[in-house]
Amino acid sequence: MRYITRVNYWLFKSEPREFSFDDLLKRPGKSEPWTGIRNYQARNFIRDAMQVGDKVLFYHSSTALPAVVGIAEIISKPYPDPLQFDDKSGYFDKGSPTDNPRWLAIDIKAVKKLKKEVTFEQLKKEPTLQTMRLVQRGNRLSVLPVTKDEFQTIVKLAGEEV
DNA sequence: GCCAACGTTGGC
DNA sequence: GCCAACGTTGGC
Repeated sequence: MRYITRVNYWLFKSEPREFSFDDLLKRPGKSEPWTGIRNYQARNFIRDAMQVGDKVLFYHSSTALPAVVGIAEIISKPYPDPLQFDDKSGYFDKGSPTDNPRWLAIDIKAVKKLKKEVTFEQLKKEPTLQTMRLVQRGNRLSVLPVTKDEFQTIVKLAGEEV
């Protein structure tokens, strides 16, 4: 049987005061369940496209200098986000049926911290990144698809080997 | 803290 | 199913 893998590329936003890339590096196995996604478009990306081995740009938002700061990788298949059933969680969703959960999570693992952060400002200035969803108007999704070219451009801007 | 963008909610 | 009100996101 032939085994075809197609790596996808993503950008995950996180507010560093809540959870930073350094926090991820400190986790056992440098991994963390990515829970709390409560947007249907983002949920659909997880459900329909994310797979083990996909690469993730880890982005710090709502901070003095928003920037891509690290690379991570998806290490699990999608699974029901447990927080939707936890009535003590801020992510509790009483409307989510247990037999057909509304919200999904995946696990990510840190691959490496970038030598240099790539700031939002840099991304906006980079001609080849003008079509990137992140730099376009009014984008509020916390999980975004990125093309392979965009991913590699950003890695280069960070002073890393591609 | 401001405010534009935009998703969600709920009355009708 | 329309649409105003409301809430959230996130750069600035």
